[in-house]
Amino acid sequence: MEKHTITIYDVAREADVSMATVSRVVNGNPNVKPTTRKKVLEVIERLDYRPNAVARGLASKRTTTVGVIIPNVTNIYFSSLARGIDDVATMYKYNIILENSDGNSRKEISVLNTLLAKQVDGIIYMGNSISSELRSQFAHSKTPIVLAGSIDDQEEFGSVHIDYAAAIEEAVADLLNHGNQRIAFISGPLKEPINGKYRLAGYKKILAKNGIEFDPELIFETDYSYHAGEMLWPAIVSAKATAAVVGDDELAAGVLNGAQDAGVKVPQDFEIVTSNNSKITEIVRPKLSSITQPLYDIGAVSMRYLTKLMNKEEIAEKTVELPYGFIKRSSTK
Amino acid sequence: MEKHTITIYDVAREADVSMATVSRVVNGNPNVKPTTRKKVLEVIERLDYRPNAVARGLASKRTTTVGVIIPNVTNIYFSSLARGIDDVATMYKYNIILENSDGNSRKEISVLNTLLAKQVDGIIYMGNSISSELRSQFAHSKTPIVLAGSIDDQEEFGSVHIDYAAAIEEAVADLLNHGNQRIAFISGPLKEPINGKYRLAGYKKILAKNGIEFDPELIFETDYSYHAGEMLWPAIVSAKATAAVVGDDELAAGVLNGAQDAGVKVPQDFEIVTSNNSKITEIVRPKLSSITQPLYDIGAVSMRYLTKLMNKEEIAEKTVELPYGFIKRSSTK
DNA sequence: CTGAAAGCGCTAACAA
DNA sequence: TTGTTAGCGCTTTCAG
Repeated sequence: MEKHTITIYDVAREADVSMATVSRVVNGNPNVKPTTRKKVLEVIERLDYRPNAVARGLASKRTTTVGVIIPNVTNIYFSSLARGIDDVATMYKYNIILENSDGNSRKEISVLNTLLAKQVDGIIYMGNSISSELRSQFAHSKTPIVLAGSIDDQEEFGSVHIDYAAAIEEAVADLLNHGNQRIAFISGPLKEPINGKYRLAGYKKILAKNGIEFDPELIFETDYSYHAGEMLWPAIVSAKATAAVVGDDELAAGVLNGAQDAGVKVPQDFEIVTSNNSKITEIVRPKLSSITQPLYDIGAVSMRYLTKLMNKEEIAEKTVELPYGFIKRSSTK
Repeated sequence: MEKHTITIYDVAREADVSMATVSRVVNGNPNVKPTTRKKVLEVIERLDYRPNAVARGLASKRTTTVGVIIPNVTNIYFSSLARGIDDVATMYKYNIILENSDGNSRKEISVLNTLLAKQVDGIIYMGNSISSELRSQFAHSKTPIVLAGSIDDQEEFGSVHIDYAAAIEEAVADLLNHGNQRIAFISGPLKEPINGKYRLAGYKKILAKNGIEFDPELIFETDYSYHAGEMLWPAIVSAKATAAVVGDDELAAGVLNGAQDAGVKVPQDFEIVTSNNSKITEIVRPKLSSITQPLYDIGAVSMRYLTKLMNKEEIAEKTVELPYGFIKRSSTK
């Protein structure tokens, strides 16, 4: 005797009701007489019946799963967002399909297609630049999508993030107050709007406001790794910078250690402020002063936003901007 | 005119073949005449048809998705494993549903149930202790499961990890060689077999081998956070330890900084060796000497293992042990 | 409050 | 090599 999967049909038969009724109690539909409900529940318990989510998804056209496109789970900035996303997803009974893209637009597109094939109810995208092909694929699909901790310079999609330009302005202002005249701007690829457009704009603006001429020599474009930062020190020295704003914490840790390993005293001889206030800022010595962003909350709010989209609720603003802050630690005077 | 989702049926009609034939070409079944295949492919292209994975899953009883239970994506140890898992999953055309459990057994069970409801083809579990209820749920389900970077002292499930006991032995031996007589053993909860059983056994064994009496005062049981390590310093001092082996990198970074912030010189006055060789070991100063584990590979091999289980292939050994190593950096003499 | 019945979009025998 | 035909397990009108 082969033990087969027990289905809604088995429950219906045993409880002597129709499949429809079983479906109703499973879905918490109030239109069921309490006694009937009780009877059905008992049978469900006795048979250890578990609804098949796949069948449910096919019949209802809702899978209660959302796709998450992340550059790299291993990066603390993104994994912090992801945790916020997952927690509120769980809260709203959604599950997350996680896909690493390495920020590579070809992968992003392929990943998007498998997500769509799996009929996800919504998508959360993390990444720093949306290629035009990806943009058009997003636009074509009926699936709602929101950007988490990422920014779309064309403001085509819902998105939650902080005001990157203003945050950098504030950080640089602090450095300026300490008398620094040559402040390095160190970030990931400038072709990513978050760096090349918003952060850089903030940097230029505060410089201008203080009557300091912008010097392209002080702009350092690299990748997001610790190692890249570590290697950068000689170049920073040649540029005669006395301080730096850095767009990523791992990168900043690299710069910090590169400087210190070369014998310079931070913050006495060189000041550093970073952007994401992730754990790393407290693990290095001296601890890094940083712009603060509510990473977990950005993830959480993005997911909440997405649930509204999936429910076709009206959203007032396309972009939600969360507050940022600044925490002074020991890498600045 | 409402534009409806285009299905296999539409393709069949347009290409003037049966659904079965379309299904065959979509699935790469060789039993299709080349000309027919070409014709179908053209229609698929023209109609921009995309197979519905949910329907496919229901009909074939295979969802090509696997569930991943992870304590916390934000922890670099686990996210490194996760990255390995996801990469080989992608390679084998599987997708990953990620669920954070916080190592909490109630959450693990609830998460397992939703994974099973979603009909995942397999499960990868990360976590340091399998509660008996979870164990029985695993055992009851027909879904294959493998443990990644985690160990089951009852060896009931497939699992891939390193030899934790031997690795700790080697690390402690090094400390012993430097003349340390009182070496602290610092780890997460001892009720987790990885700590209380394997690592601790290695520690005791090498001590015994060197004729040093085991002193319970040198055992520090805490949680995995950086902060916990930082707070531990006073206690370590009272225990008169001159060195420590630590079971987690963040924890070790905490111990390191706690010591240094108290003015002690590492490694001159105190030596530290840690266990996971994650990025953090190179970010702190001095850099941490560490046991090395192929984290990414552990994840990758686990997933590969799972694919075999899902294909019902025979596996020679239930446990696959990957090689560990030891890298001397600057936190030891 | 409950049931009957028609699918959801696809796969998988089984025939032809 | 191709088509026919049952389902997969559930939701959802529509009646009653």
